[in-house]
Amino acid sequence: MPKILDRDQRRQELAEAVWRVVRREGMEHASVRNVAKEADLSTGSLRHFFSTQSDLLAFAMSTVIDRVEERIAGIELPSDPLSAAKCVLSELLPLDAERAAENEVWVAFSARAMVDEESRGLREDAYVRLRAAARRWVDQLIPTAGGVVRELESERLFALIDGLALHAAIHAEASPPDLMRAVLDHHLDQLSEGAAGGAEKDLAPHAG
Amino acid sequence: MPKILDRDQRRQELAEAVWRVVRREGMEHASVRNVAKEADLSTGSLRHFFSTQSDLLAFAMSTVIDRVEERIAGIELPSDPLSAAKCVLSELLPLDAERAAENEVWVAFSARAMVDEESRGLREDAYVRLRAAARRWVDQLIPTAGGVVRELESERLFALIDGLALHAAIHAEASPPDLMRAVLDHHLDQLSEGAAGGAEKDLAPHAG
DNA sequence: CTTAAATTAGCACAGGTGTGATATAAACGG
DNA sequence: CCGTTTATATCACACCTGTGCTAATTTAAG
Repeated sequence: MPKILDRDQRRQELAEAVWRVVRREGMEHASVRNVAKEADLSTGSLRHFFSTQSDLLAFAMSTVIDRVEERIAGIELPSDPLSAAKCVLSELLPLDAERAAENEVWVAFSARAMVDEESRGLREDAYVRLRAAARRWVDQLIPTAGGVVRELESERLFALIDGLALHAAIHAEASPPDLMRAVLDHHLDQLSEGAAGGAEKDLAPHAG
Repeated sequence: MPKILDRDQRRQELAEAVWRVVRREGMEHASVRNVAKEADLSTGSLRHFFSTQSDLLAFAMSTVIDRVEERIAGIELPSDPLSAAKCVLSELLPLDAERAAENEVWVAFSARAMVDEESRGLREDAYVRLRAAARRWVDQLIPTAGGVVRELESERLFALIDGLALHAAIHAEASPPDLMRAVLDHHLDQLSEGAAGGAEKDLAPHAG
């Protein structure tokens, strides 16, 4: 019984070792040997838990997705959609040290996914889910708007969030948490404000 | 006299070889040997033009910046600021094959810059310039707004553009040029629309 | 205790890496 | 024509890489 739990726990520890190496020395130093050394293990031993490097890194990558999802799932939503959207979506921004670490690691993995087949699937999946989430919040915030507008706005929201997160990972000093949060809040405010007067711009001919 | 021109031309050719390798096989295969082979040269010969790999890649990276800047410099601006902004800023989006290639290569280099000291300086520089450009266009479009608002809006515009470009590089099928352009245009429209009624939102205490 | 499974460690192979050193061919200036 | 700089090519060194294979050690079960 504790066998597979031990194994899973070991795999989790290895994933954390990957995180540490990635954050300290960058993704390209996350070699099998380096990660093994970080976890005080031999390479052969590591290979008993992850038979290939891609497996190891893909698992470590999936870890960051899990963490973000768990964190978001644990939030109790405010009743009004605008506050709820701010609450949830700001969870995707690196506003504190923990989220900054996740973000750093995610960006590093995301870069690797340009090249590694196994990571690419995970990244694609995450992006599809993020895009869908953006779409849902837009639908909540401007339900009366036309479909084209909602499509446009969800793409805009999605790109904005990823752009903010990317900038924070690249140039943390230039992207203070206050500013990022203010930008996101402002965007969502404007989005929901425009719901009343902005609908006629696309489809609805008469109403507000 | 044609000596240094030949040398520069050769370096340019090498940079193009780097581009091809990066686009075809990814950044991590842009080794000295691979690039040399791509350019039909020996590694020793390549090292006569670039004494180190970082030099080579940094030069290739600076090439994409140069190209974008030249392209933008060649645009004749419409007279009204809104059209001009759309014109110039859409030049940063991968709307056609040429710009998509530049964008791909830029994202790849940008990822490498996480790890390579020599590339990092270039990336930082490019980002500072882009941020400044975003700021200038925001100042043009909403000159009457408060400084805090303009700061916020330029950060928002900057993040939006980078987010769109990143998504296009990652998931080209999900980011058709029409949509990206529509998002950017919509954003700029809304930005300049809000100039009249949006000013009081920041500084004036009574209104709204 | 015994037996089998799980875990750890160590070694080796084949290949790719950046880069240094050296030698040959070409181009150019005197 | 000669010499000097430039371009190109070749070879080698030291290192790091993923991964396969094998032996030793620990752990758990019967």
